[in-house]
Amino acid sequence: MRAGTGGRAEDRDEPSSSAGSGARRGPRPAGAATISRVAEAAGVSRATVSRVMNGSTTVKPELAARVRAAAQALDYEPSVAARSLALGRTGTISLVVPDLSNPLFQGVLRGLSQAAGKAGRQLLVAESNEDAEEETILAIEARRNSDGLVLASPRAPGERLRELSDRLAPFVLVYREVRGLAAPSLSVDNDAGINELVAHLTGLGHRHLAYLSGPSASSSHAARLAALRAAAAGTPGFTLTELPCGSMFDDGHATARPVLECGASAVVAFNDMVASGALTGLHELGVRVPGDVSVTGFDDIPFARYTTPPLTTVSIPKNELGRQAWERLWALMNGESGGYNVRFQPRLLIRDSTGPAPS
Amino acid sequence: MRAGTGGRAEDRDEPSSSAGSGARRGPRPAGAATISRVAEAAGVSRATVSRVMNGSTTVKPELAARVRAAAQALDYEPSVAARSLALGRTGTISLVVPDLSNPLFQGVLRGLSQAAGKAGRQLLVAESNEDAEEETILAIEARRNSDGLVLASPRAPGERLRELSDRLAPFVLVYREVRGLAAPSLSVDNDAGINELVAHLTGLGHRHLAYLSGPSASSSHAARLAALRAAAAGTPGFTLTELPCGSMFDDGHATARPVLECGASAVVAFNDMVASGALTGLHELGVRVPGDVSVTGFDDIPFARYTTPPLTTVSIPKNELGRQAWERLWALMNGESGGYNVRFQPRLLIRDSTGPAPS
DNA sequence: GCTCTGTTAGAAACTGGTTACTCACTGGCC
DNA sequence: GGCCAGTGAGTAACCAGTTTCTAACAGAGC
Repeated sequence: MRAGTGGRAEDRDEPSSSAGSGARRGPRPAGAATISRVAEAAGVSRATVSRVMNGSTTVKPELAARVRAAAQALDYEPSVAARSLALGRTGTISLVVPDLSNPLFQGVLRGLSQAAGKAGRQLLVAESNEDAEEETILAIEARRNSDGLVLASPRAPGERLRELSDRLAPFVLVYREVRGLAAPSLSVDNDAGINELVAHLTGLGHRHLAYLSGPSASSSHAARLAALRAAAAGTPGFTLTELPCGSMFDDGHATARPVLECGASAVVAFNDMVASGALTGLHELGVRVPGDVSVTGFDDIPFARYTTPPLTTVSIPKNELGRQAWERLWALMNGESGGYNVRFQPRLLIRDSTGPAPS
Repeated sequence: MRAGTGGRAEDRDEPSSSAGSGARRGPRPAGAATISRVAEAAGVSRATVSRVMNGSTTVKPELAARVRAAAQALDYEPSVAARSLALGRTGTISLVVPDLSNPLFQGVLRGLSQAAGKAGRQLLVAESNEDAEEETILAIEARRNSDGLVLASPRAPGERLRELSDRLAPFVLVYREVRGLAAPSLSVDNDAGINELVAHLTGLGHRHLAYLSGPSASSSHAARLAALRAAAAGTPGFTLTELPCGSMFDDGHATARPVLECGASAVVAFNDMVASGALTGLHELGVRVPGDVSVTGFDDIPFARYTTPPLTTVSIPKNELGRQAWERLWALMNGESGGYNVRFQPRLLIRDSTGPAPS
């Protein structure tokens, strides 16, 4: 019923009977037991059922047992919506990211999902498709459906985030720092990462670097580029060539030829995906890595270890960002301070895609 | 505070003032406007405000405007919880997967997220950590917090799923088919994929295949292995060696030596991650791919195009699965049938990791 | 001018829980 | 035996919306 990407679908046996389960008449899930029904069945008041279900100790064991039995018999499950309304909280937090296919955000998602899960919280996820406006709209929407928000918003203007700060609180920002924002942020020290990378490459004798630029709206790209320029300016006899590229495999792949043409002996790619693409592209052009050209990435995505050759890159603690985001958010939700902004120090991972500059 | 994976964290300036935003006294978000307050401000009843907010046409334009103005002035946003309770639905659906770091599930997540997002629905995500018991517990929990469920549950026994079917409905199953289950399932025709792969390899002259086994509890692994055995049994002079392996890069990497030792001329890996790992491992052992050994994967993860050499694999429409899961679920939520089970036909992608068998 | 009909908006019931307050009953102590 | 404290459970008020039912009112038709 629409142009499928891949397979022609092949029909099969119909799933048996009651899949739809009614759901037509009225909102309630048909026969679902309510607290009133359980109370009636156990011959107690709703209050008592509520107390038993929430483990209050002020109910006589015998009565509690009767209530539990009734609940069991009726397959009673408290309504999440009613509970949320009465308690004023949902038991859910949300995460908004620009792109779910980016390993960077997958890492945070994973770390956050596990930390929140351990605390018995549900996780709402929304993807903003790299759109600055959508980032904020989705953030508001997601926040309304939950008790707190973790926001990865590389595109939205800082001013806008400050405006929205009240409506989004409690929330924590990841992979970004915004001056004067009333929320803790967890970010990565791009400067330090770039500097380590540059030191490593100059140590190997490289004097001409090509930077494969990330998306111009990306705050990470901006930070990395600035650091590179500063490094270049501070090193006599050092050339930096900036090549427009992107953030995906294909972008890197397509930029292999410009790299070759610009004569750089080392490539600093915006991220690992671009670096991998470049690696493949260079390979196809018969360029040896690291013999002819060294290549570095950024982020240390899981695949970086398995490129050929394995990629020298800057590792950032993606899962840890997710975990810490949870802890910060949890603190905020309890009215505590959320703590200071944190900039994670990345770590240079030297693998086989970098080597001495050809003489 | 805890052993960080990567970076020593470096303190920075404290986020300004009101991050915590109170939240201490009582459940309600302090000053948040309610429908009553808006009604009062506009000098109308709550019913009228509700009607205006939901776009009912039975309100005089002039009154509607007054209500809208009041809502605007008070920054009114309807309480999601109250709305859920009154309407009997949450506007949210959920997805449960065994492993968020697996590209297979990331694909479904992405497709589902986009489709649900387009329909204005929120998406709840939970990860079961490959644990059969947790798969079902999380599924129930997630379902209770939403209006419908998409479940990827490769481990949970079919019997258990049938038992739970009532509590989980409406739901759709992905990457798996369970006989007699009252829910539509979207799966992949592993048989067909394996057969295409085998035909391709035998066409290239290969007669001895090594299968790098997936996790024994995985239903995909079971299906693929069965198909391979059937193919082997049906082809005279054909040898199939089954090597224990796993589902991750490292598993494949570690199995490179056994592959070499078993003398097979072609490797069929459980999935692309294993295949990539094997590729790297073989490369390290000085084995040429595809000169000495051909290697194939399964799934066509984004990275498969960028291994060296690019990986011959079986492509399955991961995002499409997510999109279709949404459509099926949507139908079910509207009391419609949800349709037939569907098995997607995978597509063989011949790239450079397979070649003629060495003579 | 009166009745009938249609439109608009309000009153009140309802969604399913939680919890502050109250009260009945029990037992200890004087 | 009466008073008091403590305990266990019920009553009823909330949480913030939606929706059915009803009533007021205006305009049309006779």
